[in-house]
Amino acid sequence: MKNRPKYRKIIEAAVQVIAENGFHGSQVSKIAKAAGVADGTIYLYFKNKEDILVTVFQEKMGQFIEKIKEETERKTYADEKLYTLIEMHFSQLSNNPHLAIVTQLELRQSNYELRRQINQVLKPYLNIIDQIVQEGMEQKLFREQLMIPVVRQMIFGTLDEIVTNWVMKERKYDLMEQVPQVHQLLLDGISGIKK
Amino acid sequence: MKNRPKYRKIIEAAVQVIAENGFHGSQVSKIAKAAGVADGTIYLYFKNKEDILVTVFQEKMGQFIEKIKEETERKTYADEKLYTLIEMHFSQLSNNPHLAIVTQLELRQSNYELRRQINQVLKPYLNIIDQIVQEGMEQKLFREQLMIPVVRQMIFGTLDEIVTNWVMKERKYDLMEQVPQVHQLLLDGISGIKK
Amino acid sequence: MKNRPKYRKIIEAAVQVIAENGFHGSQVSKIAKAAGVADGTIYLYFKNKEDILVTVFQEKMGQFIEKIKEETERKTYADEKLYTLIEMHFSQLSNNPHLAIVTQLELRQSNYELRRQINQVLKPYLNIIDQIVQEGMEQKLFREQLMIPVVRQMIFGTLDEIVTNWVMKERKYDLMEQVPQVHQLLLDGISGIKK
Amino acid sequence: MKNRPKYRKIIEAAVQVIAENGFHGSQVSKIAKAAGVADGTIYLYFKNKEDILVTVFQEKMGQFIEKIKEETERKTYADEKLYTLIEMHFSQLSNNPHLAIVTQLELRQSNYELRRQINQVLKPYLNIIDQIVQEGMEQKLFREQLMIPVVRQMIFGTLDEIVTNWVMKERKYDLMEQVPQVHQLLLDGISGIKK
DNA sequence: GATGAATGAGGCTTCATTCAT
DNA sequence: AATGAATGAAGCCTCATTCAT
Repeated sequence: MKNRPKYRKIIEAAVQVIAENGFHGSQVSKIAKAAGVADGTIYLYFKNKEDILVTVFQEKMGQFIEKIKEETERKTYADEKLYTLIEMHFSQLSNNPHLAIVTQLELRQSNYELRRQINQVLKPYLNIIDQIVQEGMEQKLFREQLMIPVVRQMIFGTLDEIVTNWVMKERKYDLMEQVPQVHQLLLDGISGIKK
Repeated sequence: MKNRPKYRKIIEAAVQVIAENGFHGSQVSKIAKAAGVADGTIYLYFKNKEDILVTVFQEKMGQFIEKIKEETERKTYADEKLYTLIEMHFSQLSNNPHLAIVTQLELRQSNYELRRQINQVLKPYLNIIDQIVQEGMEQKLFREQLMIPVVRQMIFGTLDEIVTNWVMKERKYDLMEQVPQVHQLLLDGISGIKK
Repeated sequence: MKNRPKYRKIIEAAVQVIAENGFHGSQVSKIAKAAGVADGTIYLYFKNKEDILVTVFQEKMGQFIEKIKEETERKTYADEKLYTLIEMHFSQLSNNPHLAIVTQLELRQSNYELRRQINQVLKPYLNIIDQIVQEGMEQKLFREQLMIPVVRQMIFGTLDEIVTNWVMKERKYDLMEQVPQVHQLLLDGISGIKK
Repeated sequence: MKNRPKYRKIIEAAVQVIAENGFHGSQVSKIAKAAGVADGTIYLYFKNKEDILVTVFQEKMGQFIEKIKEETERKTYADEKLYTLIEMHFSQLSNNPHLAIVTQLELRQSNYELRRQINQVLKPYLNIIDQIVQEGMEQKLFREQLMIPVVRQMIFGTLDEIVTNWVMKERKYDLMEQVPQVHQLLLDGISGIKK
C-alpha cells in the first residue's frame, strides 16, 4: 500500500499543493489533479481529507525525525547531540521550503482533533530531546536537577519559534547561521553572572 | 464605538464561543446568539468574520500586553523583569482559560493574511522582551554579546510552547508552578559547566 | 407634502444615486445619505423603496411629458408636432444625463409590478403621440387608414431604442443631430417606391 | 458539454423558471429543482447565476437569429426579406411565450455589464437588419440616402416595443395579425403626402 | 418631525464524499 | 483498480424596514 505509486504521488502532491495554496486552499480535487489521479482515487488510499494530512505529516515527519535520530546517535556527548539536533532541524526545513511552510504554518490551521494526531507524530521527536537531556545530566554536561519536560519545551519551543519566524519572513535570511548561537543560548542561557 | 455595549458583548461572546466551539465551529450566527444580538448587528461593528477575530485578538492581547508592561516597568533589574514577564504571561492565561484556548489554539487556524495581522498585534509584546534583554545587557546582568532577536525568539518560543502544551493537556496541571524553573532555565541554560 | 424640502431632496438624491450607482447599487441608506437625511426619514415621505422609484419616475416623467405637451401644442400641423416631440424627447434626455441613465437603463431593472406602474406614468406621453397621429390623419397630413396603436408603438419604440443606444454608447455622439433623420424616416418610411 | 443532457435540462428549466417567477424570483435552487439536478450540479456547467442567464440568452437568441437568417436569405428582394424578418421575429416569440417573457422583460432586469453581454448576442441580428437595408438600397427598393444605423434602430425599436407591449398585455391578442401593418408602416411611414 | 441603531430573513456558492461505470 | 460526474449541506453577508428616543 504505502509503496504503490499512486499513494506516493498523492502524498507528494499534497505537500506541494498545501505549500503553494495554503491549508484552506487545498481542495481534494486540487491534490488529485496535482497527483495526476481522479478525485475518487484519493479515497482508495485515504479514509478522508484529514487522513491525507495526517499521513503527509507522519511520512514527512517520520523521515525528518529518523534523520535527526540517526545523526544524533552518532555523537557521544549530549551537548554535541543537541548541536546536531538543532543543525538537522534547521537544515532539513531549510532545504525543503514546501515542507517548512506546511509544518510551520499550514498544518496548524487544522482543528483540535487533527492537531492531537499531529502531536502524536511529534512524540518520537520529543523523546529524542528528552533522551539527550537525560544523557546530558548523566554525563554531568547538563545540570542535574533539570526538569526534563520544561527543558524539552524550551528547546522545542525555541527551535519551532525560530523556524516559524523564518518562514513568516519568507525565508529571506539564512537559518543555518543561527545554529551556533541557538545552541549556546540553550546551553548557557542569557545570564552573565555564573555561579 | 469601542465602548458601545453591543460591541463589548460581541467581543466577549466571540472569545467564549471560539473557545468552546473552535475557530471553524464558530459561526457568526452562534456568536450573535451568544451576544444576544441579531446576526446583522455584528456587521454594524465588524467588517466581516475575520475582522471579529482580529479585533478580539487586538483587544485581549492589548490588555494582556499592557498589564505585562505595567508590571515589568515596576521592577528595576532585568532578571526581575523577566521573572515578572513570565509570571504575568502565565497567570493571565491561567486565569482566563477561554482566552488561553483562543490564543494558543484557535487563532492559529487562520490564513496567512490574518496571521500577519496577529503578528502585528504581538509586536509590542516582543518589544517588551527586547527592551528587557537590552537593559539586562546594560546592567551587566545578561551576557553582553547576546543577539537580541534570537534571545527574543527563545524566550517567546519557550513561553508559548509551554502554554500551548498546558492548554492541549486540558490545563490539568498548575502552570504557575513552572514560573521559577522556566525563569532559571532561560537565565542559566541547561549546561552544568560554567565558564 | 410634495413641496417639503426633504421630500424634494430625497427625489433629487434618488435620481443622482441611481444614475451613479445603478439600480441595484442604490440602497435606501445611500439615497438617505445623499439627501442628507436619516434612513428612517425616507419612510416618513415614502411608503417603501419601490415608492421612491415610482415617485422619481412620476415626478421626472411628469415634467418631461408636460414640456413636450406644451411645446407640441404650440404647433398647428401634426408633422410639426411630431418634429417637436422628437426634438423635445431627445433634448431633454440629452440635457439631463442622469435622468437618461435612470429612465433608459436603471429603472428597467425592476420587477414586473414596478414596471406596470412605470407604464402607467408613461400613458399621458403615449396619449400625446396618439393625439398627434389622430390630428395628422384629420389634417390629411398622415395616411387615413393608420392603426393608431401600431403607429404609436413604432414612434415610441424608435425613439426609445435610439436613446437607449445613445446611453449605452456612453453618450459619445450628439443625439440632436438625428432629429431630422428620425422625423423623416417616421414620416416617409424606408421605401423608395412611392405610390 | 453543450450537449450533455443535464446542461440542456438546466437551460430549459432556467427559461421556464425565469418566465414564471421573474428574474429576481428565480433562485438557483429553484432552477436546479426544476431541472431535476442538485444545486451544486448547476456549478459544473455554469460559472455563476449570471452565467446561466447569459447562456440562456445566447442559446435561445442564437437559434432565434439563425432561423430569421435562414428564412430571410431565401427571399430575393429586401422588402420581402423585411417582411420575413418581422414575421419570424413575431412568430417565434408568439410560439414561445416563456422565451418572450424572458427576452422582453426579465433579461432587462440585469445590471449594466450583463446587458452589454446581451447586446453582444444581439449583434448578429442587428447585422441582418443592416444587410437587408443595404440590399434594399442597392435594389432601389429603399431610398438611397438612408442612414443605416438610424433605420436599424427604427426597425428593431419598433419590433421590440410591439412585442414588449404584447407581453405586458399578457399576450391577449394575436401578434401575427400586426405583421402586414408593421411592414407597411416601416416601408411607407405615416405620411400621406408622397413626393 | 427626525433619527439611526437594530433587526433577521434569504440566497449564492463551495467542496468533501459517493457510486455507477 | 480507477474514474469523475453528481450530490447537497452549510454559512457569510446584505439591506429594506422598524421603533425607541
